[in-house]
Amino acid sequence: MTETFRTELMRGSLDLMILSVLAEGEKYGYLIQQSLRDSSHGRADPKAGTLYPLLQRLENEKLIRSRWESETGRRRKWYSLTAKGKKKLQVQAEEWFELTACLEKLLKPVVQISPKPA
Amino acid sequence: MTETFRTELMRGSLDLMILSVLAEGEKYGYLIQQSLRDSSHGRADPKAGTLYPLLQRLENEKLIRSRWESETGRRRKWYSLTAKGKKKLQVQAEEWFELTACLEKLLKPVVQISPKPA
DNA sequence: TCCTATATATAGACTTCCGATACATCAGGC
DNA sequence: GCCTGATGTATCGGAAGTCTATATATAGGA
Repeated sequence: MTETFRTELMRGSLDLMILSVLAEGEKYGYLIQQSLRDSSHGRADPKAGTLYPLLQRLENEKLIRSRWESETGRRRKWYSLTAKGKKKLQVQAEEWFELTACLEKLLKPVVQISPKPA
Repeated sequence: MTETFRTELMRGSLDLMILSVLAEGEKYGYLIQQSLRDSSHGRADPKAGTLYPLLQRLENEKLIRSRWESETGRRRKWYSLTAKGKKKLQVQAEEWFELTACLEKLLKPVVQISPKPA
């Protein structure tokens, strides 16, 4: 809470990733983990010990809500975005694009030296 | 050291930013701070208490080297990339572009809903 | 003289993320 | 029936990053 918004963004894009994955529809924890891993081709792969506390935090912040799946023996907790979460996602996504653009400008000259043929 | 490379990347792009700023040429701490703030239009603005320990860490990892400016009364410690630092910057920059591309794909549908006229 | 900008540095607190561990269900092999 | 692995959620302890606050010192302007 003491942190500025932009610091969060630098710190980790994980919140943002979770929110954007949930924007696709209601998901439970294990499914979120898989979605993220798949869509990033394994690059983003938060562990269970990271994911579940994070989901609790997001729920405490009223950005997502949850419901337990009954009926089946499987214990599944389904998460979905709240209105506040959707709003947050939009704002944060826009900020992310801005910061990314800045870093891209910094990094372009770096990577362009690399693929140069001898 | 226990962390994977991609975790670092998610955690914060700060290392990457510092290295890329130093790729422009030798700089001292305060100057690095300003360069970064300026080039990101204030979005990335690491504090002194963040920056100096970070620089020490990068130097311990032999990614940058430093020399004290003598002659003047001003105490200035000039930092520059080592060969290892340049290599690291290139590799990490490429990874950054890959991860960014994935996140962009996730976020595109989110932000495109926003500017839509009613 | 006092205040601000410049310049580097450390200490303490807070947050994030991970690895390890625990527990429960279900499917398949033997 | 038993074992193993994938599924599914959760907590704990620790490592690491970043912040705020603080300290010190020089330079320049009001």
